[in-house]
Amino acid sequence: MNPQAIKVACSNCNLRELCMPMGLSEHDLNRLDDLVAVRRKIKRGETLFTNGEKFTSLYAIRTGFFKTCLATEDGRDQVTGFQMAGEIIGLDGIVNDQHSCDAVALEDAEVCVMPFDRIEEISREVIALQHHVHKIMSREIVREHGVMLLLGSMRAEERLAAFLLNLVQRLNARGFSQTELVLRMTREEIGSYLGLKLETVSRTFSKFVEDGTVEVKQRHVRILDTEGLQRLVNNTAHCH
Amino acid sequence: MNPQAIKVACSNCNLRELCMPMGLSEHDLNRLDDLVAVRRKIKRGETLFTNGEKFTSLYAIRTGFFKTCLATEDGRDQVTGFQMAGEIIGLDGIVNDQHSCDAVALEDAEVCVMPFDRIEEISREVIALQHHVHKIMSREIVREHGVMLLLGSMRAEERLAAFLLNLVQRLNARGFSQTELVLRMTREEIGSYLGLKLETVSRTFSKFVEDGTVEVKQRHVRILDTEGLQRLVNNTAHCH
DNA sequence: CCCATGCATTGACTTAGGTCAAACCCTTTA
DNA sequence: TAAAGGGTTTGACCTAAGTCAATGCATGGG
Repeated sequence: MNPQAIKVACSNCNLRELCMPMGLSEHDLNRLDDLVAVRRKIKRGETLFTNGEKFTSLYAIRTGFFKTCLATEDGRDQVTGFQMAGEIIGLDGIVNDQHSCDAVALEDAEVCVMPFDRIEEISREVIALQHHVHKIMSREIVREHGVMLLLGSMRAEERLAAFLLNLVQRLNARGFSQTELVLRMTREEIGSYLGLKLETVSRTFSKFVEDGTVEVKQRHVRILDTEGLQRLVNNTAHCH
Repeated sequence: MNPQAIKVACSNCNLRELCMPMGLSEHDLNRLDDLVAVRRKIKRGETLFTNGEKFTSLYAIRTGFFKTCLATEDGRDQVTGFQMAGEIIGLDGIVNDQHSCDAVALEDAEVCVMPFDRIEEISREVIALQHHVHKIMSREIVREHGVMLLLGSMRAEERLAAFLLNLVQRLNARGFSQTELVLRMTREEIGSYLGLKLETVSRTFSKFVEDGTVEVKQRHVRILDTEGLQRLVNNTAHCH
């Protein structure tokens, strides 16, 4: 609840190629600079939005790391995703004009606030933006299909392997190492995302360490055998 | 691969309130009639589109019942959803200009083919359509969140209860009974969707019958205790 | 009409992952 | 520096769901 009144521009943002459409004319680029109303800082542990809150904007993550999660009255709690710089959150809010999950910062973060009515307005004029919005939403749908596959048909090791590979792949696209990463979330949060208990996540990490597939020191993970993880996911030797 | 060259109009379609935006002016309604290029019939067991196929259109289901599923090389197969009249399929194809799952008709079906470039074109002019497309995509994202919750944190009985309640609720919105339904899919397909084996689905149905919660005769299901199913899902007495 | 075929049910047994509990480790605060 | 408090690991045990196999039940083609 603490928007900073810093006027900002996408046109010279170093994350542009991650969250904005590519190959725009000068004129269209200038139009896009009206997309972001303000930036907003969120401290670790605080929420960007919560279930039931009125939907007004989508958010482009500039820095930091979020989880989105669904909490039901009866105490179930499902992490539906982890989001990092350059990714867009808030899409869940469009359908009912209110958010249907919580977005929690797992480390201090900053987001660009993009009022959705402005997005709609500009995307009527800038076709590339219209395409882009559609693609972002479709991408999220396809991502969730993948999670359904994971939750519906993979075993614990396969799930964790897929999770790690997905994380490093996304980090790599942001210029980080292919093989080393620092987990921003707890074992319990990983477990919630993967449909496993935290003890199972921990044991599975230990198993990977025994197998020499990864090194784990608390939240620091180094992948020693990417191929091996990949084989696990692709499950060449499927125990059907 | 057999488009029928029947010119059709949304403006007088009896499913309009399910798949189209509401409260349009005469003029906008006429614009919408350009959305649907043709209709297409799909026989039971045939596919509307398949993984890898070029994406061109979204499809509004007029009659029939579909499943969408993800099949991987290594033989995993995950049903990602079941779709009925008035629902839109094909959203997965937008992001990469090709479909990333298969849509299979579970009974003879007919769909309205809506070329996506035309959808984008018209939604630049008709704001209500633009909203509507965004809401449909957001709704799909939220639905998938729900499936993630189900797959990630529910037990077999809870999953099947949630599944049945969701089906009757959607059928009810289409004028069918609140309590009686005919399943269009096999136990195996239900299991795939719910992350369970077909035997578990069968056993869970049997358990519901024993408890007097439902009557089951093959694919005919009558719900005797909606409240009871609801309690299962809401899990008031959670065995945490 | 009957047989083939695909789907569904049920039983007996196995197992992956959950549960509960203890111990450990790292960071923060007093 | 010590104590407290998250978060993590590990062990022992349990259970929900998976596996394998037999049987039953409808539907549709010859």
